[in-house]
Amino acid sequence: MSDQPDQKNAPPVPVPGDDIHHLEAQRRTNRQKVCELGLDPYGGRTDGLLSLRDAAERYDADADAEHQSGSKEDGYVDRRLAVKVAGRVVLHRDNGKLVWMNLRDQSRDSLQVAVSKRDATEAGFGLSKAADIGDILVVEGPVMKTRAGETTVWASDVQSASKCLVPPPEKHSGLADAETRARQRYLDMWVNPETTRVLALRSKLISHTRRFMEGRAFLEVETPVLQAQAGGAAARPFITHMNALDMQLYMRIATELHLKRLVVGGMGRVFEIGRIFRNEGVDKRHNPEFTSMEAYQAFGDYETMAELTETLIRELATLSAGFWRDAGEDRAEGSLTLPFADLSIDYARPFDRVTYNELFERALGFASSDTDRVWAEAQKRGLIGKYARHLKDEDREIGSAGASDLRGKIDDALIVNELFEEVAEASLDPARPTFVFDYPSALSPLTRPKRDEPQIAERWDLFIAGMEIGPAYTELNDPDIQEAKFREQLSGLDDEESTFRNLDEDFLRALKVGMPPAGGLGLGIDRLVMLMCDRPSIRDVIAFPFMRPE
RNA sequence: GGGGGCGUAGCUCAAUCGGUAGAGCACCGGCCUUUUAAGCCGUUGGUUGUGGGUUCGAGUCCCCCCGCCCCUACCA
Repeated sequence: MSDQPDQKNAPPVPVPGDDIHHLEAQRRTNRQKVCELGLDPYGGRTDGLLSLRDAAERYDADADAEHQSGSKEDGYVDRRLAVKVAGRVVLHRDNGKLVWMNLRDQSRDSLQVAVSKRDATEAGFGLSKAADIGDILVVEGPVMKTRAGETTVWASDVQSASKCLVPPPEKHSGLADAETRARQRYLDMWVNPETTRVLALRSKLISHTRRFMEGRAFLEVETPVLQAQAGGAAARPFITHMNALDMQLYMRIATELHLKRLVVGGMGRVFEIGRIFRNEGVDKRHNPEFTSMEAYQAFGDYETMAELTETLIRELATLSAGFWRDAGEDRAEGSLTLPFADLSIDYARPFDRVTYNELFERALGFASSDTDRVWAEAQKRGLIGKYARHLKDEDREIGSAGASDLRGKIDDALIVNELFEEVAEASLDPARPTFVFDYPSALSPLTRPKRDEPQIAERWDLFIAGMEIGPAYTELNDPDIQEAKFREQLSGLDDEESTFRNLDEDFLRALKVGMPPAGGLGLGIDRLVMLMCDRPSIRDVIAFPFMRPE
């Protein structure tokens, strides 16, 4: 819809119609006033702009003092530095022949500008009188300080760069409604500068991660999002359709199997930062599409990936502490302790390390190998029945029987893991980043077992603030073992799962070509950003999180 | 999937036992050349998320639906 007549220089006219809110109609009238001043409300290319932050730093106290001393004789030259800035109007105070405004841009929440009838152009002054909160203005003039000591651009000219037709949120309490903030992120960003900062830091964290990986000789690659079968993780995929071939396709649920193919092909170190899609529940820690980094390093193992991960996260924490300090919020307490919710998380100290079985025994008071006590404890906590709900249909009847009947039907390791997730994970200190090493092989069928302890898989999970940040593995590279474990896993699927989970024959063919031993890593980037920004909801660190249609 | 809460002016929020829908900010008009959420004076602004029901009377009580939040479950 355009309300702009074809004739050049013709001012835009208010769109007629009764459905326009009176506040918007008023702003359309104010836009008309801008046109009548001979100005284009929507501006154009503007060279020589300084950020508000840079402009404020151009303040010259001596020149300002000289100017304000009043002794302006014939040869007086204003030595104050003139700047040109642009920003969105966040406050507007009309004092009659002097208009005060505060502008906001990405570099600075607010910089004051003053437009006086005496010193500004006639059009610029008129524009300032007609300006609405939310308009984007270009202001040119010297940097000075007011009597109250506030750095101010004293305008010689003002231009309009864009007109805001939408009534703004309340200027003090702002925009609080979480739904509106997520749906109209552009509005949230204007009103709540913190939102823009979070998205800016997210960008810097991803960029730094990329440089970090490249510094370690990893190549960034891109693998398919649209796949005939979605493999590499146990998650429900989104289904889509390809018209040209009239076939069903899936959105990827992991990048793993393709990255490993590249390792087979000879790329020894690869990583991909990209979007993963999982057709599962949505809550404050899960968005249907999220960003992961997966990395594979030939001739490494899970220890290699632990060192890499810990170093990377420490660097990201350093970057974040510096970012918040620059933004005027010195969040880091001590050397590298960042807040998250009510926690203080110390990234400077070496991360804690504990093995799965150690943590189990510490939290439960008995060894995971003590199957009698494992079953008794699980039954006491009601975890058997909970587990039985996952059973295949033919086993479900057994599930309604007592726990004693189930023993022997369910792998002990699965019951151990129910206790582990319920009790042991919860016992971790959320303020201490912790690697949990050495999961039972029965839980990680696609991971390489320890040479001397085949019941233990070379896998760790990193937990910070109670969140799983990512797993890493020593990858299985024996194609026959891999195939056997794939088949074993597939045989345990229920009807629904088996509709979208198939044996990836091509991946097995790739392994037969020969993959070097390798360490593999998966990191949840969104959750890392949550930690670095102290945002407890994943929706706050994704610019456009999933929302039901309005 | 289950339980709980919320939805009122552009925004932030009130509205007693079911009894005339209000305030602040924003907006509009007037005054004002060093203001700081500027100030002073005067206005304007509502399909109380949608649809139905009970009642003399519903923002308030009941039911359906929509959306959001929290807890829980599921899921890596």
